[in-house]
Amino acid sequence: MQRKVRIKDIAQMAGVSAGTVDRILHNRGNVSESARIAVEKVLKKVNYKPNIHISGLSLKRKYKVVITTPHVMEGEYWESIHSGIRHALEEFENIRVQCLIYTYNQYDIYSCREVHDQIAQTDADAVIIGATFKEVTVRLTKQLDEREIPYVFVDSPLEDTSPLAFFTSDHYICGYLVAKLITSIIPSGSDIGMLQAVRIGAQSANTSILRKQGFNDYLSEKGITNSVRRIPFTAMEPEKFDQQLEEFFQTQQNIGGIVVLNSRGGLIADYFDRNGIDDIRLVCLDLTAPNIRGLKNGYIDFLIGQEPEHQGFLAMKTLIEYLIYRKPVKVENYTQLDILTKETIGYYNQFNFMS
Amino acid sequence: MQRKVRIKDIAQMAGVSAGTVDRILHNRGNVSESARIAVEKVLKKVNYKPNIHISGLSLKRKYKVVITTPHVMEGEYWESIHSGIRHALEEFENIRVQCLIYTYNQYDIYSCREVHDQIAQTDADAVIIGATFKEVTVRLTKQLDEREIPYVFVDSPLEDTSPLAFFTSDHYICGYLVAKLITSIIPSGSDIGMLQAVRIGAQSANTSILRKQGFNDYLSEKGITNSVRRIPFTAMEPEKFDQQLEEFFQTQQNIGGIVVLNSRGGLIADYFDRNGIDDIRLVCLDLTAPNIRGLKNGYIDFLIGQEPEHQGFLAMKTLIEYLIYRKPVKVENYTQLDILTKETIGYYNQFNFMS
DNA sequence: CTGTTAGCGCATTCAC
DNA sequence: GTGAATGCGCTAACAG
Repeated sequence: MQRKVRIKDIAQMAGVSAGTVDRILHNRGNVSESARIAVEKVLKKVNYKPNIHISGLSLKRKYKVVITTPHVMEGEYWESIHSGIRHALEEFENIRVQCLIYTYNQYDIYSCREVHDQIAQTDADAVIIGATFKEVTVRLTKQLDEREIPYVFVDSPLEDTSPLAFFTSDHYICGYLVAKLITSIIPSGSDIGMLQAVRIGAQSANTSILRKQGFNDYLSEKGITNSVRRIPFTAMEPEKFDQQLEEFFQTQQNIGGIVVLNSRGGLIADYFDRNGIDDIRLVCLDLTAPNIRGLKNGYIDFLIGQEPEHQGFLAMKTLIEYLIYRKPVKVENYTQLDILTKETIGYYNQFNFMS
Repeated sequence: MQRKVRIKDIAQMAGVSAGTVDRILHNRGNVSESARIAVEKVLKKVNYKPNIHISGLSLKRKYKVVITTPHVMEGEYWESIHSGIRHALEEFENIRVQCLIYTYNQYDIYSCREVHDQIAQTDADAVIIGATFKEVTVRLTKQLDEREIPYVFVDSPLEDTSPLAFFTSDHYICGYLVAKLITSIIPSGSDIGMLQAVRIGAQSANTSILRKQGFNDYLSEKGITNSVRRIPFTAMEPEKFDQQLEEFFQTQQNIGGIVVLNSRGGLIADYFDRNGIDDIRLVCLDLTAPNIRGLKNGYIDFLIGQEPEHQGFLAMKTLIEYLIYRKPVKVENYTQLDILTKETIGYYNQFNFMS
């Protein structure tokens, strides 16, 4: 392993001073053509990687990063993404980045549009987007494109946009996996219940559609014939849910397992808990507080984690490194799908990717 | 979020100079009682965390860390631990730590003893131990204890020792989980095969014993009556294995699934592949190259990962932070048990805990 | 015993 | 256009 190459080394090799190398590295102009050529030749030869922690020491520039996601509720999905972002900021404590957080009501398209309009006004250096409403978000990205502000997606990518990168799990495979798991643990011939969120005044999120496709594809690929029964769930009126579930189970007597392709599975686990139901298998998504409780109590059999903290962490880390030294960016980034059970949840560390 | 507190700030608050604070922080002596008290009072109040990347810049001291594990084979278990250690060193590129690596033959107790004797001679600042032979390792730790050289364990802890910390997965739960998984996917009433490594001239590793216990406990707790059939495997003569397997399947006609409580499951997957066997379920441990292949090809149904890279990474990171600024150490550290399937292995990133 | 200071690698700024 | 000088937080060596 060869000794690390520093700016000073490059300067020496190219026969110029350190200041000149720095100007070239940062495209700051005021450099003669001959110097540029000499330095670039050296840069091709050696693999220079600035030490970002130290560069931050002397860096005066402040970066402004805007973050927009649905409102953050404690113990729920989006909190993890924000948490990962915060951790990235801690890792780069020397870099001065100012975060502006704009959250919106994920069930209210007007709220989202309003917030996005504000963002379009700011002079951000970069934007992290957790998208819910397709058209509204596309509109935002168009405005950002025009002003050449880079943006990245967390949670899910969005078609017809040109982000710097996106950080997501493979939602299709997620649904596929859920199908595989539930069918491997329910009695053959029993029915499968599926919780389906009803969104008001907007198309349902793209993530759910992909998961649903993956789920159905697994069943048809494997020639599995258990029927799937919809369980309605009105996200805006959670208090109605108990009644909806009761009705469901009255009409459906052959349910062997239930899957939830959004993060609300804990509601069913809680219902099972209150009603002493322990003969129905349950596969859910996301490590929300209620889901973790349901898993620990034994009502949820498998819980799939999408590593949202990791998505947030990587998004911010990628942006910082890109902003500071134009580190080349990998566009498509898929996080792991964690399969958790009652036995393993105790060892799950949201920040296993850090300290 | 308040501004980060620096040494200079502490010095000012305590009415002394930065040099004095530094001396106190590093227990370097030459400090009056009154100064010490004043500074320690300030330290209690503020939450000082040195910036290790910068401290490394000016740190002249070189740390010598000895690493001892079984020989490292490409694509096998111990390589991951070493890989994690290397990654920690990259993260702390500014700290000058010299690694001395001593590996031994994990099937030869004399080789291990010989290597450990060499280690006992070195003037290491700390030691990372991947233990195989209990008595030999205990002997080493006694010598280290005497010379007050701190040591940490990776892969598994060891009784009757006093390490600074250990980094392991919960092997008991691992076995328990394997039992849960295999019994949930095999036909009821079928038998379970279990690969059992035969070690020459030494007690079998403690990890296997714990896993075995967990496995058996699950079966008895749940009142599961499938019988378990041993498959012998002579680690020193792998070429015999095909024949051993053939004999096994000739005498056993009712095998519904096989579990492997060590990392050699890939051997069975390969055997299945060569012989076109696809009606026997397989649950294995560790992300070795053969195991990953078996999972991708569909011969292994569930693969459990113990995150050895993470163990190595944390071990080195913990040591560095302890050596440099006596960062308080958490003694018991359990890594996650990853449940991987054909669908999720593609997204598994050994270094999901880092960049 | 204690305060002061050089220097680590880097980005920036100010004379030339 | 360019090199030299400065300062970031920290350690270590030195002068008091």
